[in-house]
Amino acid sequence: MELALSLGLGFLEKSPQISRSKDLGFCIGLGDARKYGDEKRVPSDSPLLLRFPCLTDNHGDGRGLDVNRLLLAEAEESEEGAAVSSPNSTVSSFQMDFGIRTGSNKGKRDLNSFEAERASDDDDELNGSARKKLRLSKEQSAFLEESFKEHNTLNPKQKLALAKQLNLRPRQVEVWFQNRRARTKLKQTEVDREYLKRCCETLREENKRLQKELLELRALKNSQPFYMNSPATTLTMCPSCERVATAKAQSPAANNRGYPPSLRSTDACDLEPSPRTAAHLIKSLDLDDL
DNA sequence: TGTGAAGCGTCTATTACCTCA
DNA sequence: ATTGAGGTAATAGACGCTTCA
Repeated sequence: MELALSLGLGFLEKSPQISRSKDLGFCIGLGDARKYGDEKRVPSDSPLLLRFPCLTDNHGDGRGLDVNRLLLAEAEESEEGAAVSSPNSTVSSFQMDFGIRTGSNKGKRDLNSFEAERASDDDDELNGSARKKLRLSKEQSAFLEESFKEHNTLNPKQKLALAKQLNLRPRQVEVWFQNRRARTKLKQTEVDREYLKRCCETLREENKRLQKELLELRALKNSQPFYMNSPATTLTMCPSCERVATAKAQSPAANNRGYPPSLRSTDACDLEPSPRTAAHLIKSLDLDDL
């Protein structure tokens, strides 16, 4: 179950100093890996795991950001104390009394009427085309949430057990999980969007900074035609990434701070930049090509 | 061994219903 | 009492995978 999301960060390919394996670990576990040929079979209890090391506090320790937890936390918050058992499996020792809320009778409908309707549903598919919408009770939803936390897909056995336990039709359980996965994915998409937005802003800033730097270098070149004889102006260059900075500009290491952790050059720009003279630098650069 | 049909599960888009402000 | 928005249960269709003849 994986949704591969690849970012078109081609420049990273060309930057050997930026580790792409760990620091840039931008992977989202979502969807059906079987469709992508990654795995033959994915365990049904594999959680939806979203890893954005660069967004975590611990900078890529692999713990990542689990959208399930976010969603579940939200759900738990909103449920506020709804009695939820925490099943280790979908089969627990008791069967909850889950009434169905419908219309203004929420929570008041007795089980017998529901059973009757359920039987009727099974018989004639809701007596034609009228589709009734049965709102699941808080308890049922909470229980399903708990179950979803354990495994976001169900095998037939689990589905049946859950249905029996919640007094729902297996089809309802199936649909609930379907919709729940869809909601998770939607939420995931929002998270992705925010992340990419931030990346975009960072890159825009970086681009702006580089443009400015370029202008400064050009100005420097024009204003000092006899640079060979001029006193040394301190420019710095990162020995690894060869990013140039004037005395006014930030050091590469400082510039690095604007990046999300995953985009930071971890090993290169932390090195002390070696000062070079303007003459040496400008000589080695063909500014007209920039 | 290759192939096509059937069955099943999942995803995605959409609809329809319900609740609430 | 009405209404519009938002949430969500349910449906339909497409697709991929597995099994089997």
